[in-house]
Amino acid sequence: MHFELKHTDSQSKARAGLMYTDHGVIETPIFMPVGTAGTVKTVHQHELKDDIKADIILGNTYHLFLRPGLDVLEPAGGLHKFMNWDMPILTDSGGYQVYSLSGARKIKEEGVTFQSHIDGSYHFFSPEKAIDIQRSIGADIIMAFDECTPYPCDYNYAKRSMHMTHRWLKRCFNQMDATSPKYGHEQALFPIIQGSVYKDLRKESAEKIASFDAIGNAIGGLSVGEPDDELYEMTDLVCGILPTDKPRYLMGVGTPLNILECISMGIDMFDCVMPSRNARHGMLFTSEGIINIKNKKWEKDFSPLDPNGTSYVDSTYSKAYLRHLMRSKEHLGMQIATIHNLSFYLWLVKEARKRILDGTFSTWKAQMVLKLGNRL
RNA sequence: GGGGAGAUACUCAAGCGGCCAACGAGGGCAGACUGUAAAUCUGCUGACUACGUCUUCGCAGGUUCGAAUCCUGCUCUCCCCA
Repeated sequence: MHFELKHTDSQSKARAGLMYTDHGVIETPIFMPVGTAGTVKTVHQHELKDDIKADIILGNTYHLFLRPGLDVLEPAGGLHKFMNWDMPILTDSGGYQVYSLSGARKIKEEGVTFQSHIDGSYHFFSPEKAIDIQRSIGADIIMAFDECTPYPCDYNYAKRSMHMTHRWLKRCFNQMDATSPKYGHEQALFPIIQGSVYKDLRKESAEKIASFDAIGNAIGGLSVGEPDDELYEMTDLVCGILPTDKPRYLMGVGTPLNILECISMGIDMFDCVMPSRNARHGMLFTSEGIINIKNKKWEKDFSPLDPNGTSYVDSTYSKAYLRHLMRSKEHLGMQIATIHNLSFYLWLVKEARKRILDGTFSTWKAQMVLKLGNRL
């Protein structure tokens, strides 16, 4: 796998590139829908590909390990075949669960013991084990096992945690060297920068991560509740340190606004549950702003979901109809909303790429920022 | 015709002398959600000239310092026997 930087914007640090994987080429900047348990919730694989136009999706090591488990995924031929998705997949290592399941895990130097949220059983994840599991899942891009620290985070804790994540990273690369892909396609390991919201820690971590000369690099530990200013400050800081010829993945970000800002700082890859989860909860990101489709104001609004939308659902269904479906808890409502939101996110990053390439990114971005802040 | 049970806010349904503007659920209205323990969670939901006042528990009287709660009559609903 390799990355080709095609163009860098003249007025910002936004980049357009190409990422080559054994399951296809990804045009960057890109947004990657989250499909934790081997499915982007509520949508079919063909909808992901043909309607949403996703180029790559995420899976989660922790969730897939617990269920269906490797004794199913290995004979299935890996996650691609199991879920019948022949395009690129990236798996998170379980590092986010160290944060999100903080009440059900114990961290030690050797690794993390999780208590399953499904049946209460205990499972030990070491950096080596996280690599082994991701070898069995078979994603094209796999992530280093890290600790995603919470916000706010005490400086000394953030520092110790970051150093442990660095030591874990070395072990992850060693395990990569000691093992090989199981399904005939290449797997790239991305290391993750930590350091909470502390500039000196972020600088140190970015330099450390860059020294591994990995195929791509990730920024973790952000979008965990910190103000946008800090998200941007940390992102900008590490982008100044990371190599320009490698893709940069900002993990877990974010709102459409966050994504535009971070593209302009030089981020190439994003993922976030927001468009899919919030869709299931009735929040729609549209070309004119954010709407809560469950609100009474849409009761008799028979206009298209998004008059400027690029997905077929935008012109096929009205706001009033989707409001009815969501209020009635009909599955189709969540499916339509998910297709809409993810299509919007994919449209946003693809349009950004187009604008970067034709030199109109900055003016376009300024216009979009105005619209995306709207609450309709 | 006889006997029994019951009528509580938009709906269902607790409450059976003061701690009741009235549990709970649904519904309604709004909000949250950022590498998914999330089809989830939170708040509000009698009226107001609101840290207080006013009108509510089928209807009309009564007992009591005080009633959704006790008594009497009426209206209606359901069940059983003829």
